[in-house]
Amino acid sequence: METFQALLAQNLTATLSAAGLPRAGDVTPATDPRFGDYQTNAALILAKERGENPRTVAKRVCDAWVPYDLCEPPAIAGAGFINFTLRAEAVAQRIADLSQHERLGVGRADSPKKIVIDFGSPNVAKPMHVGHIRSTVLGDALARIAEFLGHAVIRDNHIGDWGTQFGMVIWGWKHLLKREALTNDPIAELVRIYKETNECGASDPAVREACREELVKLQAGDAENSAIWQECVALSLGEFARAYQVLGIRYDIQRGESFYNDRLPGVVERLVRAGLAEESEGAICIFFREITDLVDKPCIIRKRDGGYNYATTDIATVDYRIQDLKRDTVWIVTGAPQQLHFRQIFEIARREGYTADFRHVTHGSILGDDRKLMKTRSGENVALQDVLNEAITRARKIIEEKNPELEEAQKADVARMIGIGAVKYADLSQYRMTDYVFSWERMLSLQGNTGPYLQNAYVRIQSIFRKAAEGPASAHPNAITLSEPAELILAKRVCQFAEVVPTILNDFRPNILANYLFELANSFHAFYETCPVLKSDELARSSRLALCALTARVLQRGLYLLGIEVPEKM
RNA sequence: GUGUCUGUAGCUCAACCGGAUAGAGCAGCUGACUUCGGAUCAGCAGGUUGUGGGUUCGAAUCCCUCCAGGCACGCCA
Repeated sequence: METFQALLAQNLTATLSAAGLPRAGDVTPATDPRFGDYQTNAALILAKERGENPRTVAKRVCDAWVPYDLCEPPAIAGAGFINFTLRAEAVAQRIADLSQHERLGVGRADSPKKIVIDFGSPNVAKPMHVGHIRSTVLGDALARIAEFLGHAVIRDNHIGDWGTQFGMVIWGWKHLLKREALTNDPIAELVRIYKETNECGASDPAVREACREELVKLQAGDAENSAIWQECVALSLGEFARAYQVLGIRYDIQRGESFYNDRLPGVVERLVRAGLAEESEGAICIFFREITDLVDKPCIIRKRDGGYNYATTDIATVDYRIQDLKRDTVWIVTGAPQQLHFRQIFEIARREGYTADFRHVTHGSILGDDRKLMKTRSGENVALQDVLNEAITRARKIIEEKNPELEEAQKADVARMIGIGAVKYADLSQYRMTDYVFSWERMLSLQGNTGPYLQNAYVRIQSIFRKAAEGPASAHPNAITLSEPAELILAKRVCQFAEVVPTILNDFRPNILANYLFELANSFHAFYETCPVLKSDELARSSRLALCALTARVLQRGLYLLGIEVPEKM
């Protein structure tokens, strides 16, 4: 099923050809309802190329326009824009078609990619905190959207399960660990022993030395230390899984940094042999001498002491993803601070001959009221678990207030959908690169561009169907009539879903979808005000029921693509 | 210092990789309820898009200067 936009673009191309003009411009949604539904700047571009008057060219195009039943005859406006207005009958027919269409008109990608998406990446022996929300929620949404568009997606959690901090964790484990505390709250206990070890080390060089020795033993494969490390990993994975359960996040694989350990020597050896890496000040480095702004920013792949670092691991990760996972596309979703690092990694991959499409999908930070990185009053990271719990608690309180008669059994579930949905929507509705200020009041507000507002639009539709004798499926989609302005606007909005979804991945911007869904919900509410459904005569009633059913499906599917659930009641 | 990202209404943010008179939401003001769930809708008001140049039919968007802020920049990840 082609979108209106695509059909108009095809007709435009045919028209230009008929008018003896080359292909130019494109068809985009109108910037303002006054200008109809779609517009093209083709005449402006052609006029510029040929040194002619834009409006004259526009007239030539409009005169050659092959009329068909999709839209009214095109109109010339402004400097030389050509505007298209859809005919209500065409929209009605499309609504009928979409009612039967499982994918709501969304096409599949022409050339499906094999993508690995790296997102989330929490660290072992540390609690997940607010900072993990963006990567996790954004990565998950991108995965859902890519899958829906027909790409083959592997979701990989690149867990930080290896590194120098384990020297301290192991020393602390051996000297400070309280088993009971570990059972009650594993991560809290791991954090405690890490911190206390750190303090011991600050005042006692012997402790620092002991920690180094523990690390060396771990790296050498010492049985006891490996067992401790493994237990730490297992405990952390359990905690992560609990958070992912609440968040509705799933991974296909979780390849921590340690997974690549035994590949690191080979990586360095290979790069040196290929002449890509060289020794410098005792370390093995890769230089970027021909890249102006990287000349003084080499990438170290083996430290002077012989140890490997995260760059080495990430190069090994590239190998694994391309060669073992057979991916042709790699998306890494992390914060902006790592841009330089991944620029280097991708450049190295290119030099090694990899042709895959590597993308570093960066994002901004979550700020507190003071516009600085969100922290607790004591200056610590805000635990993710606390945020999620509070979101659910606050949602619950609102439900008690607004809808106390909701069945007790449903309240917990609905509170989770609303609370978590609010947190996710607040994140995804904004451009990923900009920092944003975290605010419970705003995200959980029932008005405005929020998760709960969108969920409410869905709930209201479901409520209509509960009142109607017939279910959503029994609406008669063949008799769609769009006579009221509000229902025509809503119908056109519904049709745009298929145009919006594919554009999200152009620049990894789920906020485009979020904004669309907000407008859809808004259009629905306006329709709801002026267009009675159940009280209308039979013709309008069945038509409007079909439109409601379709709107609900788009809302549900759209929110699903953002990782947000919809309740039936709230 | 080098690089990078950001700067848009009082506040929080959009603007579909050059389009028409820069849009929403909060907050403020004015209206609409014995409702299909008002958890809503209709409207008013709010702007020199940080500054100054440039490119062209046309710039929040592209280029340059400067200002302010965040982040990164050889042995942490």
